[in-house]
Amino acid sequence: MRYFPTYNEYMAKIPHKFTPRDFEAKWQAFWEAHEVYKTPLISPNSPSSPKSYILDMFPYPSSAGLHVGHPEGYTATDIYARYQRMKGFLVLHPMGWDAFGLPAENYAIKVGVHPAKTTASSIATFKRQITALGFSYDWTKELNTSDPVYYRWTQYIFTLLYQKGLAYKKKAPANWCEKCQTVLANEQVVAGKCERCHNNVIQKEIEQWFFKITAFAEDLLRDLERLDWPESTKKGQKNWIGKSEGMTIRFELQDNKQNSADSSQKRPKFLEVFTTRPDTLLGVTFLVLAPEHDGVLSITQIDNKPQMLKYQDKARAKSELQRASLEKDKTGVFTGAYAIHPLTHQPIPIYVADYVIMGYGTGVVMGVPAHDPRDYAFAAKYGLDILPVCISKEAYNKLSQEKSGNKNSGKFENQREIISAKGQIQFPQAENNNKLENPVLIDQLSSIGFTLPYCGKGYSVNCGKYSGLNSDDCYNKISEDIKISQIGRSETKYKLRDWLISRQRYWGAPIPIIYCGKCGMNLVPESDLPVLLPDDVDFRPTGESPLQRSAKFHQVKCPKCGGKARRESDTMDTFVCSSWYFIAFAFWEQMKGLESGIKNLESGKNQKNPDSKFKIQDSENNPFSFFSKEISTWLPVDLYVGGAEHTVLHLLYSRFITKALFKAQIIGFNEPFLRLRHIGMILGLDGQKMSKSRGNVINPDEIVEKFGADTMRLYEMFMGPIADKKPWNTHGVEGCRRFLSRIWHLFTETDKQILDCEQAKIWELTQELTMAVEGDIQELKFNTAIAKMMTWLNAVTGEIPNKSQIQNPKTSQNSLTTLNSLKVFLKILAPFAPHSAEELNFILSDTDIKNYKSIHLEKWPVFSQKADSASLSNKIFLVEVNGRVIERITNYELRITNNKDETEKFCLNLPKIQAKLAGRTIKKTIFIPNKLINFVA
RNA sequence: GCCGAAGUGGCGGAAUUGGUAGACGCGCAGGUCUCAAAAACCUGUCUUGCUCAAACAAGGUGAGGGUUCGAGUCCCUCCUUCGGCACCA
Repeated sequence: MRYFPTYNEYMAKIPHKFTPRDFEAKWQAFWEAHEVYKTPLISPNSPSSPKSYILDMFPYPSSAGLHVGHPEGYTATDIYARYQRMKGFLVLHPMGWDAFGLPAENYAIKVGVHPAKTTASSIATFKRQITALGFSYDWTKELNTSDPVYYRWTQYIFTLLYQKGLAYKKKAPANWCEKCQTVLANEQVVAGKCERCHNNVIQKEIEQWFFKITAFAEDLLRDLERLDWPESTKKGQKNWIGKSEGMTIRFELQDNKQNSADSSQKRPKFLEVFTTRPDTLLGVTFLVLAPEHDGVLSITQIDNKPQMLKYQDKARAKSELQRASLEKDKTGVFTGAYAIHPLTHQPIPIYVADYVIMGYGTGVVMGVPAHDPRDYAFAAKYGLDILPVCISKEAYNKLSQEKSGNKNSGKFENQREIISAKGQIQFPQAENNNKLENPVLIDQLSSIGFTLPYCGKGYSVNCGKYSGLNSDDCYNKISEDIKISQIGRSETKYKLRDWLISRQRYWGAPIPIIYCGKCGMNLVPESDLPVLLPDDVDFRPTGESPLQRSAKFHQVKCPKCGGKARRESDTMDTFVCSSWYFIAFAFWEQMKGLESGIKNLESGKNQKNPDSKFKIQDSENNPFSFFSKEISTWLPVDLYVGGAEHTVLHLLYSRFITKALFKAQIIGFNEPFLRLRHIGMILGLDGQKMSKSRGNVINPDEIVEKFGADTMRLYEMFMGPIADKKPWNTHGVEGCRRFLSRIWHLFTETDKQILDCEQAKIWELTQELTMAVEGDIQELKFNTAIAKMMTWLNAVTGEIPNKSQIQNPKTSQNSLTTLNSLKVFLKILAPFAPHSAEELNFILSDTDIKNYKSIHLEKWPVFSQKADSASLSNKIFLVEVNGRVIERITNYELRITNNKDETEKFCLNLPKIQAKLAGRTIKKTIFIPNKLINFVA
């Protein structure tokens, strides 16, 4: 026979003080033992239960351990996940590790320990710290991107993209250090020098792997519309994709006989430019090629060759960052060659300048100095002609007036005019004439205060038959003419460039490719995946890809002919690993069960699991199809929370991989994250970004140790809106601890007689609180939700009577007892402070721990009667005169707030209102039922 | 330079989306308890004026203008701070 202590006996045992450390670990163990947060299995007979996939951006497990910034997002999703479970949703809320990457490798190089080891210990630390905060993750889903069981499928995705023509290899410039003989990431280039040896970093063309994300540019742009994401993030993605619509226009080269600097190469007959402003075509006075343009040398005239070669070398030596940072200082070299303007047929000089980038458009730009600041700066520096062909509406009107005033010669439009910076150039824009009449000159423009360059739209001038048109009409007219004469076409360009995924590094997923002298480049057969990272590698950087130094890894047989072959030695960008992990969570515990680990994989043969239909040798069978039911059940992610620093790359890459898998009909959804919210950074006490060097880092372990996990959680949520950045304040933490402590005392020190007593007011407050908190949780406004709970506590504390004050204690069975109110409150508190709510609920439940049911498995409170009518009685009705509040009355006093006439009568009788209105006549009365009445006098 | 977010007490921040500005917390001040302190609890706390005080009145959300019966909230101009992109033709 078990002994069950009575409620009062329990009360006697409760520690008088609130000491969360006494019970937090206990409940964490309880939750784990009872699988309280286990992801529900999807059952075919309950298809109506709605699912909710709530995901954090998984962390990179650094050796520094958890940072106070991490728990901010994790607490937010945890509250939301717990709330969703209480609302009856099937919830998937997993956690994993973004374990590959450069920092681990660099750290490993520094301390001489293998990155697998350092990563494993970092993960252990992270997991311990995360667990201490009592998050409701289902740890059976835990995944690690550096686990072969995981990266096998990263490699599978590579294979798939390769087969679909979305992965390809090409030469691309990379930061290269000659002395270290290695490729450097942008972060490793400090002021143009290698951070290790301080040698100059140059741009070197290297064969690298790319994913063809540009194939999805339009989809990636269009589908943003239907996502519930912060507008700023959407905008960031839009800008990154950088769609612009314009025209590609052909400029014939002037025939220069055999003067080409490089006669070995065929000289192009024409150059194509891309422009978004074809309406300024007549303002073109030169062309500019990017230094890397492959036509540069064949176009350059012999006399200009030495200078050109020097310039190309110089451009190559500049990193992209440097090139950008040089900003406005334009440099360039004349090729000596000329192109023919497609409309005027006049020769225009061709230059090479590094302000033109090869990677965008055609690598050739039409120079319109009057209407582009860069072209203007370039023209000014090299003395090129500047021809205004578009002026603002105001300038146009002014000139019109001047003309008609001076010459009395009618309208400004239909003129055929020309202008030159120096008054020398003559463009035959007039069809039958070499000269135009009445050119609009720069002097004229400056006299009316119109300055160049002018980039806006307006009206065309000096444009022959196009003069006088507004910019849009001019665009259309020129566009039409160009298309008819077949010298150009409409085109859409994107800034987005293909995703470079090659890394000449060790700590990443190997790219599953084999090169054979006979058969060329081949995929590793799917049955041979994963291509395991060798552990006999000296991963320290010495020049080549580290994997090349592992003979075991490097030398293989060709999968086709069986001859000698070598493996691809580059690894994949870690962003590849993190761009599908949200899918893996859907089936990960099953996956881990099926693939019984690294040992089998390393033996070279993948062991079949006899109990499963899932055979990883089978190329038709991959987890995406084998677990398609799990994937289609859980995905896409319903709420995704993480830092704003991933605004562009991670989110865009994940969207791309999702779309690629969707297009390959491997998954049934084409957007991974339906709702996205960011978390703001937590700053140090000094309001600065936390960093070791500043010494202002707050360690979450210390906070948990000192105040308990629930206080930590509450404080991080109470600081402010999750998206804002906000400074840490230790006094604020104490305030949250005090709040929990006050709850503790309310629950443990209130007499049982009082608890059993009916308290309608407390019940009403609790009912209002429930609805208010629920609304806030849905919008992730946890700061105000907590504030409302504090307000509730203040009010309830005031409502609890002393024992002596109770005249006739009604120990009713009515639901309106204080005890019931408190129990409801605990459910509201539970998502925020899960340990304290659990402990207090346990105490109130008056049961043995063996029979105890966790509060986190309870349903969110619902009320039989609505609180509306009750709360209305407390609502304040405003009486205003001329929009100023004069009197506040409760609806209870007024009773009739939805009737205008009666309310008006009542309010006009109020003494204060009469005083205000004395001697005035009411012009107007504004009445809003249940809110206010305003007398305008 | 372009794009984005934001400016509210001594501080972090609220404000039903056009309707009581400053909720809630911190800090500070006063008090209760105590030999004392800490803790805990209670009270007060935008500014100014008149006041012992209460009450009352006026002003007040970066600056200036506008719309409105009514603006922290909407519109225009400007200033400041932070974040992202950066020669994208």
